[in-house]
Amino acid sequence: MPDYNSLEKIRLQKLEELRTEGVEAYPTRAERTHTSAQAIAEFEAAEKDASTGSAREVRATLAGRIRAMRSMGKLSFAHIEDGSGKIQLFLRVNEVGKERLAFFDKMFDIGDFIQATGVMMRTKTGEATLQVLDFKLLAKSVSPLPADKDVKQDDGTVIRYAALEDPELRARQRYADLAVNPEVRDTFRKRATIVKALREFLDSHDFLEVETPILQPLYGGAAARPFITHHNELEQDMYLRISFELYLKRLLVGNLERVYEIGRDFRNEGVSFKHNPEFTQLEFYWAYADYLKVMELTERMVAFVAEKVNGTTKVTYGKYELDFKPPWRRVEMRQGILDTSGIDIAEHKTADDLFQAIRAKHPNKTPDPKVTRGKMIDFLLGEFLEPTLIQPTFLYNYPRDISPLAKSMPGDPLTVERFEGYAAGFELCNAFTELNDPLDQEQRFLDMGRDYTDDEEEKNPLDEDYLRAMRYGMPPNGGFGMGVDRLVMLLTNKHSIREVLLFPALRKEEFGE
RNA sequence: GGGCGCGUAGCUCAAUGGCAGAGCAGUGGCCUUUUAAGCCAUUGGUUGAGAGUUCGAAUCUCUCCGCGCUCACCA
Repeated sequence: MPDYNSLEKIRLQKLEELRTEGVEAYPTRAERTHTSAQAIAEFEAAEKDASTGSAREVRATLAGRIRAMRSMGKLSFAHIEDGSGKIQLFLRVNEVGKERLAFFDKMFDIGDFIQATGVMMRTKTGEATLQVLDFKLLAKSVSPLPADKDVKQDDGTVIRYAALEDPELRARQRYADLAVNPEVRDTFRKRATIVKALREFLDSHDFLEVETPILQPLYGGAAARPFITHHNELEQDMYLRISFELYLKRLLVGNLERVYEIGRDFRNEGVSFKHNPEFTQLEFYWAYADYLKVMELTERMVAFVAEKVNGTTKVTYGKYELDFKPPWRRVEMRQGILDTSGIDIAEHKTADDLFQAIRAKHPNKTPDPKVTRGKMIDFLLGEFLEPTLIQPTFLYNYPRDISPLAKSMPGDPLTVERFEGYAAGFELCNAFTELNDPLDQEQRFLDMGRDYTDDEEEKNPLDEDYLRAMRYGMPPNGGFGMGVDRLVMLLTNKHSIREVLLFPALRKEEFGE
């Protein structure tokens, strides 16, 4: 039994009264004929016709949740909200009678779902309103929605309304957040539009959407700690995937030339404004393309999606005005790091060399001296270059030792053909000309294992089956991965990944007895 | 995991060692065009949980729980 608060107890009492009066509080069916938006549109069309002589009554049965009630003795106003928006209801004793009006005022609460049948009219203040002839309860709300208006007098002036704001409550009880904050519903509608637009774009470029295993016997394709689970019948541990990469590239071996997947990845890592343990990833692999072609496709794809969701490639993100219109700025990593940190990584070909250079130039900002050269470059990138990448930018040509699945630049064994897309200072996507040489790949896996022997958590298992697939022959190809949640953040001006996830990860809630 | 901060009524917030409060919501009443309705009256609290200090704790201390920001981690 939950502990009901005083407000809930009152509503439970109302439920009891309804039952004794024979009123069904949770009827099985509704008889809606119009959404609120349809009723208003039809009414406005009728008004236009009326001005040319032909008057016509707009009768509708609406259904929705009560969001506001104003009772004034012999008449009452209310606003209900449905999927299309809000609409005002107007009840008078003249139409519904004294008893029914009293019933409405007494038994109905904000949050209840109701149905109302009536005729559209315009009030004195000009609002299109349903004049109610009949109504019924569709679902009684026992718990008051956690929101209210807050009217504060500040030396005579009215300042503020408050909606549900507590970030914990909003995330934990997203249903309530959605119910009271229309702009939150809007964000998730936009998210759906974005995902649909990504599919539309890739489908129209002859990419085949596929689904690969989430439960995997080995994990790979990224450097992250996995979630481990266990299959009882097979008597073996399984991993939730940390990327789709190795499975999608197996499909290229199978002569599928263009494949993509949109789905969930799971990484057992820290949580931050841009990290959630499960997140939505888009990856595609494109035979006979290289990272330059992928770059072009990427900027076109993101611009397409931005147009679909916002009607423009421009977007406001916090204090920035971003424009995703192609072509995006391109910054070669060596040059970018040189420009922002004053260090030329090409002149320091070993980790030790590079460390000395960083320490000489920036004694207050030095990486861990034990890490690889690639990780030091990554450090320089994060420390100096990344914060400058505000407008959409492709940063390209990465150190080989942090890119075990990417192909080296011809003539430069330390660098691979890889790029990352940045906007607003954070990473949006990651792509490269994929390594398709099975012998090189095997060596890279072994190198990686050696580099990280003292860090077991980062040491990916060697995927023999992947190497076997590659030995059959994999066409040269370009691959791409993007955090869809981050794209949604950018296109909806949200500054935390939690705001674009319906149910972000939270610690388990303890319920009392 | 580290650092900083927060947790008071259904919601938004006051009260900083001395009677736990306000607005809105709720409840009762008045009100036939309101929309932040208005007017009168009124209910509502394990101050996140537990322990300690004190004559006295929402306030100070400790432990725990939850959340936020941040750092670390994160191809």
